[in-house]
Amino acid sequence: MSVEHMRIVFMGTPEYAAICLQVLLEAGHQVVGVFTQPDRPKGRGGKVEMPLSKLVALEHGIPVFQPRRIRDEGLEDLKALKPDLCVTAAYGQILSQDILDVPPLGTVNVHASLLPEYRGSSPANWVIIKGEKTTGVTTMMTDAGIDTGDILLQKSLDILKNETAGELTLRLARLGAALLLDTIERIKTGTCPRQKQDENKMSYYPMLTKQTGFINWDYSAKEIQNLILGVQPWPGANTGSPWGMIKIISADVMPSDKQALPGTILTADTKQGLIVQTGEGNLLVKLMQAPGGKAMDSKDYLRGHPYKGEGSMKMDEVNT
RNA sequence: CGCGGGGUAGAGCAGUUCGGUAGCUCGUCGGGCUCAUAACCCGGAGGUCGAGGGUUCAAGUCCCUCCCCCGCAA
Repeated sequence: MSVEHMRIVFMGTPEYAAICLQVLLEAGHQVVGVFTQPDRPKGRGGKVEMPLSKLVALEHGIPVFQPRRIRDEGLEDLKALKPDLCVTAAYGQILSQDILDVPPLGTVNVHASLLPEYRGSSPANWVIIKGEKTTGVTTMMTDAGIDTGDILLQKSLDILKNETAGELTLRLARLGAALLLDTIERIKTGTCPRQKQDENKMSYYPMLTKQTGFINWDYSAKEIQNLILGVQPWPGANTGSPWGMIKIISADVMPSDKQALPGTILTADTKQGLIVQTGEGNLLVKLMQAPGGKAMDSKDYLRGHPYKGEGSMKMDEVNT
């Protein structure tokens, strides 16, 4: 079976997936169909936007399928495409066994972590939140569980200092795409290693929510900094403050000379910026953003919003 | 037509309710004080108030249209 003759169906949704799809196409693989999430209203004004993977597919004239639930409405379409192999990358839907049974060569998933650690839908965010130094990508045979299938190939990647989850995701996508090509090549020649996951070493992390980004000032300054980097670009690290709900985009860890209650505002002036006591160490807020405003240096923000008196970042917390 | 905030000097903001000399905190430039300074004092430059049109003796402010930025919700 040559590359040209292998019929591949791709399933993926956001940029991470679109990069994999793009690389697959540039390598000359025959992608006969793309499954992606339905177009949904996005942004203000409720304008509908198409997933990036759909955009790439349309540019190459590939048929696009957008079932709400592929396991309810997608089986016949998938069968009709007669795929030899399915490839998934951040599709956002769980595949049922009858879907997995369609392609004779199976379904390969490109997961953005070193499995069995960091199973789940947002691994690039969680490795940063957890302060890991290294992560990577894994290609695996998809089975009915969530990221539980047999591992094919892996490649590791060092996490850069001050790297955000968004930046890391892009690097992992490019690395994963290359690994995917390698994996497909080896499947074709029957030389692909295949190994069960060690369940004793597995870890699972849930999908991010708005709540994930709320800063708990009892944590250490380092942990909070990791959170800030790990929840970008979405949902962003938010906290209450004397000025209302604000988003913190970047911050530095500072040693603390004196202990105050976590969340206490130690300094808020236009010379040093905003410095907050945490559970361990202080956090110097660099870039921040108030509702309706643009991201700006905390020193700039304080120029127009002078701070008076005692205060804590635990004020005005949203109670939902 | 999902809800909402915003665009005023290089930066961040006030002023708009109720039209009447363009303000504040910084920065910047010059001078002073100081062993010295991110401190303090004095002085200066820098603005078609997002764009266009309308009302008016007079518009940052009121009316209409448009452009751009952002938060929420999805």
